[in-house]
Amino acid sequence: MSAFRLLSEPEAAALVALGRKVKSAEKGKCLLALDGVSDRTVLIHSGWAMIYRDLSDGRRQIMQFCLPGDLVDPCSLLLRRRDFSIAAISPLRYSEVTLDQLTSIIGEHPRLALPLLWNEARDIYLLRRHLLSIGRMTARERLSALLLELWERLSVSGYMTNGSFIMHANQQMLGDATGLSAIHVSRTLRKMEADKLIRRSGRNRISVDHDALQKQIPDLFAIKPRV
Amino acid sequence: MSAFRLLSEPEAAALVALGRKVKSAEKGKCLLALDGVSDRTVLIHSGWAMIYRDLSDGRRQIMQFCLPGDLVDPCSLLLRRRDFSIAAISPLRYSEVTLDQLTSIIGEHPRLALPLLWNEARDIYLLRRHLLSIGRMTARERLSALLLELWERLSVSGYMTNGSFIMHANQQMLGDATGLSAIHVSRTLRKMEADKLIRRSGRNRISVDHDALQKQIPDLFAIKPRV
DNA sequence: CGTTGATTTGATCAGAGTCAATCCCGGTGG
DNA sequence: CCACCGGGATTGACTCTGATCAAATCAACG
Repeated sequence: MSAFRLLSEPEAAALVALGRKVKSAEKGKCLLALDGVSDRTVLIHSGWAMIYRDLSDGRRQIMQFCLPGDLVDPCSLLLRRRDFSIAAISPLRYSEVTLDQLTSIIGEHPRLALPLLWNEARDIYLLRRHLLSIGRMTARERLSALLLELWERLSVSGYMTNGSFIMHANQQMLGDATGLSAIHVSRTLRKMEADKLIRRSGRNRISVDHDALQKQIPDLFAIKPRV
Repeated sequence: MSAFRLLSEPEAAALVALGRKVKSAEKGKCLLALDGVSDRTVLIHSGWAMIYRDLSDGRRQIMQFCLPGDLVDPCSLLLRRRDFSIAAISPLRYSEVTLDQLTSIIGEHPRLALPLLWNEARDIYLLRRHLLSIGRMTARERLSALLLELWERLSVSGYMTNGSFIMHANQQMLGDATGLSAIHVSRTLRKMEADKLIRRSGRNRISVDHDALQKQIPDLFAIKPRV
């Protein structure tokens, strides 16, 4: 949505129209289930959701957290079946976006393809970064990377109030996202707090020391759009 | 490319033209380095390449293997910097595709956006599957999943000769792809061979028992395009 | 207060990593 | 034809990160 400036009046209006029919969901509700026909995706208005995949033996992998403004992987609509589920992890306002809506919008306003593609590029970038994190990093590095990612994404959309934000994921979810057990997440966060990398207050407000976290991780750098 | 049938004569010709200027590379050569300006990507003609990311302390994560016919993540051209490197892991024939080429092709033949997007959707699907594998699976499951993926991708493009294919990745690379150490890869493959899940012959020919491997993994299913 | 769910802590265990030595095989040169 | 090389693969011994299990706190809430 950072490309909003570059759009004409009717183009912007068309994008906004995608979010006309607002639905809401309780924390924990599944918005779109695995295996359904892949004919619609989700645009997040407020609250957090997650894209995840359950295995039959109870293991779960969270692929990404969906934050306000995110339009979940529209390209996946080109596949027959959905290979992931989406569930709310906080009270949520969202709208459903169908493949038909997207194709007709792009038919009328071809330039709108650009922000959509940029959205897609960013998703892939985040997925690759996530892969690096899970595949080759230690517990502390993984959690640092995740907190940094959330920090970066939330701050561009104005959800950070002086260095802190509300963490809607509990430790089980942080574990399922980073490939760790909830218990190990607890231990690691505790140590990170002792080392003054993060500070927690209230039930789920967390403030992170961005520079210190960055130093935990070799090489990580942030994304920038081309224009 | 499976959508080739649906394209008109000139459309197909335009796609083919992307691969006009063929380059070749020795095994091990880096085609595109991390951090370069992200203005071109790679179309693989023959041989294997890999998309990976190195950390300064020597750790490496392979994000995906690029097989013949693959056009590496065109969406990434919309970002300023490349966040990954591409290197040949076998003798390679390929061509470079620039953002300008892609935009002009789509300008002239808008319908070509569809196969490109489908390509993108498949990449993301594979990335998510990879994430699930690395995040929540055991060593044996991860290797099974990787071998199955290669099996599936190579067989649609005709690189499987009665159940076997040439594995261009060595065990170090298999480890870097699955988040394991090369040594543990060796041990695990050895056990899998003892259990008749795979069989190796020559230096790098491998034949896999697809159904047996599938049974190693809970829930994995394969992708299908919508049309 | 009692209940419920999340977090924390301790004790123990195991899967995978590390280090070092050896093996295997294909390629090379004599 | 054979000895020699060298990189990858294998094996063994040991270590360590993170998983598991169980119990104890803690916080929010009716």
